[in-house]
Amino acid sequence: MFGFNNISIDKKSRFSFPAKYRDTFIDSNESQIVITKDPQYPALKVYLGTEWVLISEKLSSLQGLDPVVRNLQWTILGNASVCDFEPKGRMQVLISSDLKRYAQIEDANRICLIGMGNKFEIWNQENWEQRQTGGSLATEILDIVLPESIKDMSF
Amino acid sequence: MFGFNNISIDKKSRFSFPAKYRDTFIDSNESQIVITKDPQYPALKVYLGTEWVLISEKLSSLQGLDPVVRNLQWTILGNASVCDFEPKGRMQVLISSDLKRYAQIEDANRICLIGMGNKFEIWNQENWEQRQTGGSLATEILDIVLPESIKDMSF
DNA sequence: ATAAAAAAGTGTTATAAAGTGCGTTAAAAG
DNA sequence: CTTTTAACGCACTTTATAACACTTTTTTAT
Repeated sequence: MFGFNNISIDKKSRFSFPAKYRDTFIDSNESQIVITKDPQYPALKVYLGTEWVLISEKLSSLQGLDPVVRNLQWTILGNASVCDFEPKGRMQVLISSDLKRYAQIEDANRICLIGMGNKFEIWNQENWEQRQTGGSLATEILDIVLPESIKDMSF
Repeated sequence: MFGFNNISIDKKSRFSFPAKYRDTFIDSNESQIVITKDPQYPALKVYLGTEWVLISEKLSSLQGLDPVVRNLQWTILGNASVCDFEPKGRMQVLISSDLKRYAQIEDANRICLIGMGNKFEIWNQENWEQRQTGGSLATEILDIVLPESIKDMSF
């Protein structure tokens, strides 16, 4: 679950995972994929079902009175879209129009799918290139002061 | 796993490791090779599977809300290409077109493979010569301020 | 409220491109 | 001279994607 992929997204807003990840998905018995918003960048996070259970349970159990935590809960939990998928099949996933708008891939017919180990990220091609070359993006939010409760979490 | 090698890269973007490394690979039971971007220079890092597990697990567990950490995660994890390979066979490895572009070896039919102990580096021939003679490269990035969490890591 | 139309979602197939495996030749090392 | 290694070429396999057909849901008009 590593690496860069420039893949197509069809007219009906579906993409399919590159075949090289199939064995990993089969081995960990995945039957769901969860897509949600990235809290800092105009990008999407893609979690495997098994990983999502861990993250969502941890995050939803945190004290929501802290505004930073509350914001993360809204962004990550409140925008999550759960998708059935079969690792043995075509591994296709639909992206909702909401999430497409957030990641600025509404009109794109190609997206960047970035494997980050335990999760993927989906980026608009231009945004990704700009980030890779050190540029910053208008919508990014970097100056978050983290409360103790989430300092040990990685999203 | 030391030393300089000038080797060929075929039309399908494959290179093979020089035979002198075979016994080392067999001894440590390698079955995978990981190639990714060098975070500072227009070059590629080549890790043995066993070494990659250590590095990637450490790096992906770090807090991604820190922008410097996130950038390193993107560069190293997000561009990693995992390759199955058999130390007893031809020891061939494919380089993706993205990584070739990054290392400026898109049109090259020879590359430099440098053994650095626990990893290799892949360089464009001209860039390597320029570095060896003390020259600097347009695309190199040297002024990274590291957060505490990664000061003890070596990539 | 019902029917028709449109849109959204799901699934299948065909084809070009990318990736893989292996035999042969050429070059280098012992 | 023999053996090993590196490089090249070819054939086969797998993968990605666009195009098409069908189903379900939503919207619109009567």
